[in-house]
Amino acid sequence: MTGTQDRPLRADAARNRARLLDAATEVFTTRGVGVPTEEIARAAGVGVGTLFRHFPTKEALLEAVMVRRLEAIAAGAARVAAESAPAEALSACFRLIAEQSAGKNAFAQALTAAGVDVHTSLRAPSTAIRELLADLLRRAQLAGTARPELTLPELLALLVGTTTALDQLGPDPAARKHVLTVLLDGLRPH
Amino acid sequence: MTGTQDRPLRADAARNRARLLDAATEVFTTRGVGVPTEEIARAAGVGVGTLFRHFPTKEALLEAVMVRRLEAIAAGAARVAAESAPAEALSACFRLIAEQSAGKNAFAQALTAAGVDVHTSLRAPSTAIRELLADLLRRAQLAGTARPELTLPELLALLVGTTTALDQLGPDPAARKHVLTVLLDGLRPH
DNA sequence: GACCATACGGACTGGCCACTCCGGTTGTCC
DNA sequence: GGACAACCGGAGTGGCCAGTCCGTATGGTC
Repeated sequence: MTGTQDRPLRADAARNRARLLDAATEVFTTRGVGVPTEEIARAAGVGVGTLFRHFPTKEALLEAVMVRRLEAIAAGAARVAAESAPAEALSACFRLIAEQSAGKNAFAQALTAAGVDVHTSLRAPSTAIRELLADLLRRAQLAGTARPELTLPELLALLVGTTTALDQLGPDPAARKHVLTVLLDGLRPH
Repeated sequence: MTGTQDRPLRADAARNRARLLDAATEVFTTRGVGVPTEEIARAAGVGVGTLFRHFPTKEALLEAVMVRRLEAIAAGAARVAAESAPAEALSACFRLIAEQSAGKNAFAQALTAAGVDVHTSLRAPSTAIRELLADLLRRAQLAGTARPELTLPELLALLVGTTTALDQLGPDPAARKHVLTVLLDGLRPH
């Protein structure tokens, strides 16, 4: 869909595309989604024309950034899930995803708010995460380490909420740990 | 600061001001902060000129809406705090504030993102809430109903996070209850 | 090293939106 | 009920920003 492998892409083109993606990730996360596209182009050392050739729309750029993020998170979560003891896998993943999503919340909000609901390209990685969590939740509930009444949508909402809470806090590790502890303990039964 | 009581305000002017505030609250909450000012004026049955005479800036309007919200929340929270048993007051307030703030999160984000950090007029009601919560937290910790290591900033972050989580969810009361339970139980010791 | 497709840069355009301005209206006070 | 100030409406203005266009540069291939 993104045309990444239609035809090999010339060397400089590929380089610029990567730079744009990196710059966009950086700028969007630190300064919000409202920044003019020109700023991103400049940060990437590229003209706006180049930006819009690679990403037909600002929204498309946002989407590409999100996809990369989500894929990375999904991969990391899958790895952690595989490595953890079944009873702890949910907690471990929850923690990982919450930490990794720092500052990326605004993206999702901007995307869902400004466009049609989550675009097709986002669907794949996000359902991957969703399915992983659904699985982990089910197992944790069977193992008795998660509240039995909790549903997947609720878990996801809590995840987003946690991200927001962490964003609210500074980088102080103690505070972040406390907040995460509240959430992770809250997920456990009674 | 807002010039509400400098001089008595003519009857129609006062009426329009109130209508604008109501319309803005409604429109901002349901359709986001991005809506053109003209929409708000129309929703209030008023011209844009009138809007900008009462609120010199879109941001000022947003601010006024926030102030009203915060004051209402602060008042409600104070009442609930006074009526509840000391051990339960924190939970009760937490729940109340989280529920009442539904959808209003975006405001605060827009304000802090787009302007200088929280404006002077917001400071009063928001510190009122902050102080109330600080007090309740301290008491709950003494009573052993809140984790002793929790600090005020962490509690506030959790509050914002909870609001986000609730916004994420639909209006389904069961789901909202589950999410709140996770949080409230998480706040308790061990 | 020459040729051509592919890619680049950035001035330019069109639309949107916050905010202004002024001729008309309406409340208020005597 | 008349006179004056306070207030209203909404067309108009300026600035900002996403997205286009075309003359120029550059990588790939023979």
